[in-house]
Amino acid sequence: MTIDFQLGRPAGDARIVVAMSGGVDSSVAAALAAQTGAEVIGVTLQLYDHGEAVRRTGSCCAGQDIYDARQVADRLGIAHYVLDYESRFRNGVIDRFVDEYARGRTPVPCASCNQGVKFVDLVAFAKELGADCLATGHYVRRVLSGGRVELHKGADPRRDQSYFLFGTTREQLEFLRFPLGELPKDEVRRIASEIGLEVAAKPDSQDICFVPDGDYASLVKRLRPETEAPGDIVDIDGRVLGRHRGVVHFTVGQRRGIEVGGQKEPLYVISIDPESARIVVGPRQALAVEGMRIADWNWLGEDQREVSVKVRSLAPPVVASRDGDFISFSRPEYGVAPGQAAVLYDGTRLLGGGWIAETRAPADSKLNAVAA
RNA sequence: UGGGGCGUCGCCAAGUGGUAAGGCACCGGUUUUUGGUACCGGCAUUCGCAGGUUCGAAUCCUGCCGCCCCAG
Repeated sequence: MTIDFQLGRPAGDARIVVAMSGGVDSSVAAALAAQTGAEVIGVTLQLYDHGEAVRRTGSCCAGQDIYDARQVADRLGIAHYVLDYESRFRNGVIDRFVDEYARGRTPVPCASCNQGVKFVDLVAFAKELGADCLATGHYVRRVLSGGRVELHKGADPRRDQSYFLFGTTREQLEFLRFPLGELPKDEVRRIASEIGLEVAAKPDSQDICFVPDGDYASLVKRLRPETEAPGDIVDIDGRVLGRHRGVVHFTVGQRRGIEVGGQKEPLYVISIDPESARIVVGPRQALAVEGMRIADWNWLGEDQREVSVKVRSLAPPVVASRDGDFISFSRPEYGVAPGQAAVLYDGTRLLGGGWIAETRAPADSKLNAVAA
């Protein structure tokens, strides 16, 4: 297995920096880079408290993972640096994460991490090292087309991570390489075990990397105590159905955890008002959204009117049309939360994306909800 | 303390003699490098309590307790 890193000069003269999280994917990316014959430098970011995350599996960038990355680098015979990016990660990712919850929004920390720490700070560092490129283990493809660089979905549709990379700029993309983009996940694991990497069978990372055991609420509460102020749970007509233990426990589209029973059909969180600590709930029909306003765009492709758009990393994109900052779905979408990313595609090509600022319900949604 | 009605899982609720539906909530799991969704599974040996009738009762009878409504 040899991957073309498109280095623009003989591999023997080139230098590749690889972002190594300590997981299987970036380890294989490093191995593939090493196979080119170029000089490879592995870099691992220490991003957050390495005390409480040491034993955790399925995390990244702390404790055990840093150790794993070091083991892999040793095995591959490449240089390896660990960079302390904790304060940058705290400012760029964690603070923003908790602020968003305090505003009743639903953040995507993986996207802000890529957008900031990984692709700004790490790219800069790699350039300082005189590298020809920075390679990562993301499942996306970088495609050169007519002298222009494009970002495409990963070939393995179940692993595609382009949603989290919508904020990548053209300049960053010029410098980035994604050696796993054409590979299915099992192939990556196969390669890992073939070359004897200890991490070959390591579980995939999941959940939010800096939140131990998925309990992000306690982190948010610690940094933004106002998010645990109790408040009313009201229906779409304002009737009080119950009380809750803080807006931090809710996100738009959420069903479980509302703890209001005796209903004909399940209740979902329709909206969150952090000022009054009110959670508005309603039937699924009330969750319908016909469009959304996007802020802070990043564009890689050209402007297009008819697009497909992802409002979450899983689930296929949906057909929509764009008019300025407003995107209209061809059919109602459910569970679209402000704070999430909206990512536009033309086929497999990522055109651009931005953050969901607000959503708009169909004019008749309330009537439907009441009738239901 | 005259009349009427009702008490079945945390909530709503079906079942009026044949051996406790369903929904909501909750719990667990699956899926997943965000949250959420979705999907699968679990969840009343027991029907306000105590007796009685019956081969057999949540269902019939008696008493008690509790709640609601209408009267006064």
